[in-house]
Amino acid sequence: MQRVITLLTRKLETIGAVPADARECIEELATLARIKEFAAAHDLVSEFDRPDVCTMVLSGFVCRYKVVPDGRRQIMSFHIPGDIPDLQSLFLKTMDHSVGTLVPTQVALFAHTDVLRVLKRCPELNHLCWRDTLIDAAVFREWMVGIGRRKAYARIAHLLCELMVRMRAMGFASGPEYELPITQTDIGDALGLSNVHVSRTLGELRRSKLLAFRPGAVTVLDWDGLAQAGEFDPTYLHFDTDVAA
Amino acid sequence: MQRVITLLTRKLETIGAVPADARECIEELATLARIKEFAAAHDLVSEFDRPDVCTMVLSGFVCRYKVVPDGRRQIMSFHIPGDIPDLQSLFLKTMDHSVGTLVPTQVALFAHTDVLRVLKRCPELNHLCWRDTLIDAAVFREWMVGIGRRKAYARIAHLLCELMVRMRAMGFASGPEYELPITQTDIGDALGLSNVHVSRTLGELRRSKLLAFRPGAVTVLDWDGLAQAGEFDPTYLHFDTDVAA
DNA sequence: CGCAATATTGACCATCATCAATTGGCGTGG
DNA sequence: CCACGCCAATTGATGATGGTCAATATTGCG
Repeated sequence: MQRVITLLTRKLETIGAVPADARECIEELATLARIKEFAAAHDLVSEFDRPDVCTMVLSGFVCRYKVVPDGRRQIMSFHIPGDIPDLQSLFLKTMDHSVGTLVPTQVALFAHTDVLRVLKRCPELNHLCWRDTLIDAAVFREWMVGIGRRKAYARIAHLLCELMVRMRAMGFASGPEYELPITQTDIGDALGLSNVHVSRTLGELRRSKLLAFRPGAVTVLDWDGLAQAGEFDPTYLHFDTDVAA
Repeated sequence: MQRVITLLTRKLETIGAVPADARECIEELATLARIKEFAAAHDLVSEFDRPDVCTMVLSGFVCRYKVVPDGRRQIMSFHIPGDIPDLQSLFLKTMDHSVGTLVPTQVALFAHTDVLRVLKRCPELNHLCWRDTLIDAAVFREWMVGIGRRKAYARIAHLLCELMVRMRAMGFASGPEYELPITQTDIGDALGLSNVHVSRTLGELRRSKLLAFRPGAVTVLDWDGLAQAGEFDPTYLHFDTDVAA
């Protein structure tokens, strides 16, 4: 319960200023939340579902994905604790993709009815949540650029930069290392690459002394070099908190 | 003026039910709109700008795009009359991409202050606009799947299906033909392909008797075949108008 | 009529996928 | 405590998809 409040508050603070009355609303929502556990490689929500709850990650690691007819998977985003990957289900009733765990994961569930009621009462919270979905969209766009126009080396560097920044923003990393409990196949599925090519390219990044990669965690050895290799500019994450007037 | 009201209303109707009091708000906004003309290949807004207006396309054809350091361009979405490609600038002050014309284009400009005031007064309109940005994001996700995991033939088929459905939803096409005033280079920039490969692949699609393509317009000769080739499932466009309770 | 932009076609090449075999890490159970 | 088995990672060999370069054809348009 306390963890739900803490995480939700911290997450919203990365999105914009959180006024006092919004904090009350957050506490109310947290009180009404239901906690649930999922094993690794299980769906929180599946394509074509019509959920009546929103899901916040409490611990673990989650992704949104789609599977194409030939069986290959495209991961469209990764989500760390504090994220609400299906916030959109508030207004898009039918899921157009799945949300699945990559490791054992604990989540908090908020009923749509509760969320809508609270958002109505608190316009600032409404705007923060809207802004959250807009930042999501900005990340999708940035990934499109990577998949469409950058080569494997830059794509991987970019992804590892993004995750570093997001982990830091939420306070999950302070030094040069952060936890990344996903496989190279997952990375490939996110970047439109094969697991084999991810392995080779990570090897290159290692040999370039930009990072150390081991299953479970990444250590950034040369941030500037990595950011340059990945053409990484964090503008699209909109941590500037420059909310409109 | 009347055209602004008509287009905006029609657009919102493709997103969800438009109640009577929302219609009044739409008229108010339309009254306050400023009309502006752009030549082909000009930016409506550029990356890093901090616009204070939202832009609705009135006529012409527009895209969102980013340019990577080596000069190549990734188009992230196409926009037809009625679309508001920078609606997000209401809450994300700094543009993380550019919006540019592909042909001579007329737009309507709505001041952020006007929009925010109206959205505050009319929660239904607020939700419709939020839903619009969520559908945008859904389209980004679908494009990511295409670029990451589908081959050129399917990617192009998919794009032409999507544009067909969107043109029809807005009433810009009834028969099997619709206007598409863009070059093959533009298509390539949208799908992560070279103009050369787009040319070849369009040739294949033509030889498969799925469509006729000429500069300026597309004729779909075999909808089912094209949709199958593109693995096209319109769920992600959320025309179902199944707004949450 | 002629220019400029776009589309087409051919030849060659790069990136990355696929297939396959091997290695390494780690938990489980004897 | 060690052997087994499973999953992920690595490495090598080969091939496909699509990129790049370049020349030619076509179209639109002043």
